[in-house]
Amino acid sequence: MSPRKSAAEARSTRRRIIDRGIAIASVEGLEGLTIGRLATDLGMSKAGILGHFGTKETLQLAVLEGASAVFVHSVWHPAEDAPPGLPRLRALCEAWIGYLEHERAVFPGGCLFTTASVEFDARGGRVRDAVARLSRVWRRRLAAEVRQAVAAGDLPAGTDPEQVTYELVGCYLALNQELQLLADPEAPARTRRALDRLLAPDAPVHPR
Amino acid sequence: MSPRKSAAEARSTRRRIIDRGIAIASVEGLEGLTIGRLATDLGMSKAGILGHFGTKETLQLAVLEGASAVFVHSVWHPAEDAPPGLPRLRALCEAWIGYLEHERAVFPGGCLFTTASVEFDARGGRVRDAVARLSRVWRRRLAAEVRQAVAAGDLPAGTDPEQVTYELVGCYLALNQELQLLADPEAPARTRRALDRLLAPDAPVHPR
DNA sequence: CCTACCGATCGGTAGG
DNA sequence: CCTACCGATCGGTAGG
Repeated sequence: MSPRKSAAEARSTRRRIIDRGIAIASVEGLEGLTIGRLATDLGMSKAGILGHFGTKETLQLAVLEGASAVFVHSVWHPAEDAPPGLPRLRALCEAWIGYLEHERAVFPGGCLFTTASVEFDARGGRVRDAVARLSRVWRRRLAAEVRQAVAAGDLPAGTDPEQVTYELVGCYLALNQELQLLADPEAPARTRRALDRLLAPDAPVHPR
Repeated sequence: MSPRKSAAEARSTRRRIIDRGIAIASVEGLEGLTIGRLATDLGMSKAGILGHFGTKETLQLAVLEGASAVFVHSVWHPAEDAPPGLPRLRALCEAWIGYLEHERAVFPGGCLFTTASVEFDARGGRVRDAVARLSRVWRRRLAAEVRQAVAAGDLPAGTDPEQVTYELVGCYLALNQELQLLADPEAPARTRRALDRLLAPDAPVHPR
């Protein structure tokens, strides 16, 4: 029999499950993430996995939360020290490119939020709600940075922050697709050119 | 026992399977499309479904081909009579918005190509290859239209057609996400504003 | 954290 | 096009 572990050991096991779950879900999706696959990969029993989460849905939410922490660490943190306004917005965007281009060890199948967004966008439930919420939080953060850049005079007055955010999100969805599906090495350069146009001091205002 | 059907009846059944398969796969993905679900929905046996395709992979490829026909009908055809160059490109883009916004009866879960792209981008196999091929065909078509618009003087000389195509694709990936995941009614208007900027006679050239 | 098990469903086949 | 079936796997539970 295997004895009950200490709280610290349990936390460490939980972390291992989540890290592995992120990698699997990045490739197979959050529905394609199965408890049996996790158990095999980690050399555990299915009941051992499930004991940490109770249900698959709770596991999916924990994996999503873990991926969110990775995103914050890879994209938000590196830009935190940049001056507010356009410099910080550009630092954020550059870190975002690196996240999609280089975080293959964590996300072998590409950005988990993109995968989960498409996977759950036509369903109900707590996972879908969590994906939508994370998406809105990130968009709000981007729009706030754009607003600061406008206030600082780094972007033209009259710029629509939601419009710029929408176009930024599109750029990165396209980048993810070109990297993952088409394996196009030109993709990051194209993203940077789009950013140069979108985040330029003389960018045309979007008329409403 | 149920007698063998005529070739015409078999074709009609095959069509029904594919149409239903497109609707299911749009919501559940091409992997989430199961033979049992199709059988229940259509009042057939699983063997009856499988008899038309042999394997699930062949069914997935047939569903993808059917969705491609819908896309061609909804987006390519309406623009075919527009004059080459910018007018046709804009007609294509407008039909593309309508396709994402209104084809809910055919694709209740949103664009099947977006779903399949993310679902298979980290796998191998014939389905992934087919998705990537369709994606490249559409990008080439868009780039060719941009090139014609430049040749006609409707877009600035020096415009990079692949760059514009990349940004167009991004716009529509973002539109699909805002419609499906975020249910944002402003999304089509935002897409049109992005197009106005991207496909304007005085759009800034993308430096390489 | 394990073993041992549950009913449901998966893709697919045999045979008609 | 059907019934009847196959082994594998799904999420989850009982009990320790």
